[in-house]
Amino acid sequence: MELKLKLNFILVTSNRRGGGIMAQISLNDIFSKYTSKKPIFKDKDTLSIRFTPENIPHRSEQINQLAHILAPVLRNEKPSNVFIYGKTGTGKTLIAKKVAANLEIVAEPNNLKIIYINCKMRKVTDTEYRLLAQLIEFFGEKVPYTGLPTSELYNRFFRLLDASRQNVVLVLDEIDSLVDKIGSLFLYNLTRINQDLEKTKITLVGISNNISFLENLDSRVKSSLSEEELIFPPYNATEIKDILTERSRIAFHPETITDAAIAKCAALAAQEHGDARKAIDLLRVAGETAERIGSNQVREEHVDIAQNKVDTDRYIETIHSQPKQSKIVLKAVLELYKKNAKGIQTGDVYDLYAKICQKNNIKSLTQRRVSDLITELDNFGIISTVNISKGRYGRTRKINVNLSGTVVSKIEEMFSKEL
DNA sequence: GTTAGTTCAGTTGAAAGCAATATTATCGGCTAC
DNA sequence: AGCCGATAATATTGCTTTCAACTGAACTAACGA
Repeated sequence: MELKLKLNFILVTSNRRGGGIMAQISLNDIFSKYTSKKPIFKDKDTLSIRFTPENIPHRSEQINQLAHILAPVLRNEKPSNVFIYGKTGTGKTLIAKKVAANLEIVAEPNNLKIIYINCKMRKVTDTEYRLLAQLIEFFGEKVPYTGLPTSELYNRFFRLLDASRQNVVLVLDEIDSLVDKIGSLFLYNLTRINQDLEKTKITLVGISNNISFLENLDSRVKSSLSEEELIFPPYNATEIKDILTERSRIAFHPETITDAAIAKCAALAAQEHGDARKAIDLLRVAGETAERIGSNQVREEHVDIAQNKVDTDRYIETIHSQPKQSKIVLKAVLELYKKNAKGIQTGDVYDLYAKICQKNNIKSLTQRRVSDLITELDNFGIISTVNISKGRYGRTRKINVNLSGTVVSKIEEMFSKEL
């Protein structure tokens, strides 16, 4: 990315007079640095989220359980529906996919159909209609993007299901967001399909990282969805270390990464509810950092830098994707924070916010809305708030900023460009 | 010193308004009989 | 007649505003010993 940007810059400047020679030098510089150094990464793709490793350490129990639960499809019987729960980065998706893939290999052809849908994908599963359209497409039939009543889609879907005479395993990843968007009625209908269909059986595998999701579900859906439950506990530091060691063997050239660096990644990720995905991410960024600095080995200090960068990037990204109004609110908060670090109150924030809006000719929101925006910022972890009552002097929220100095200045930089 | 009542400065929940999108229904034109 | 795309009509969404009830400790005033 950085390289690309720099290249663009060079191309532009070298079109101008005089810029040519300098550009040539720096270009050569970059390339020679790239080729003369021994590379650190052997296969960087293995550190991406999409990569499915052969070997998944510390999850054999879950794999076995899931395999046992789903195995009856091979004998043409209907397995129980499964509900898989576990925090992010505990391998739920990975294992569901893996087991499904193996199942498909073993099963007689045309006897089993596994459908994997990630419900978080916007535009794909926003509404009941789209989801059904997706499902129907999996059976190879096209439906118009619009124009048909939803009930018609149900009919078509049923017909296709019945006609296919297959065992269908439907994996719904991030199922909680599905229910958020289109309600649990859909799931209810799905679980009831089996009673109406003769030749086809459908099995649901729901994956969620939100445990309270099951609790506030319609009880009928709840009981049928969670005939079997699978819990993925978070990894501890040692387990993450194993995972990273295993992965680094295929991702890095030998000797280019120190044990200490791996241990550090593992420790940092373990602190945050044992998120293996984060650990792997950290490893990748640490590798990139080392590469960029020109080191031929990934060391602890690179992990530190990476951790910092990952954190910063995450904040910057969330803030960047916020709507304008929310950014202005944050700007107001930060300005007050610079003046006096403690005791920022909503009232002050709102006043300053209104002022900023006026200055930039932006329509300001009501206090009510701003209050909600502050709550949102709180939820993102960008700021933290405490409700306090100041007796005779009313009630407010005390706001604290959770960002480090570097992040704050980066944000300010961003704001100065945008606002 | 205690107790009961006020008050302030927002918080919070529900409902309604509004504009932007997405969906559905309708219509006129075109083609093939 | 039947199909198609365009367009009007309608519904849904996401974001806000409006309204109004609620909050909880500092402050006050009255109470009682």
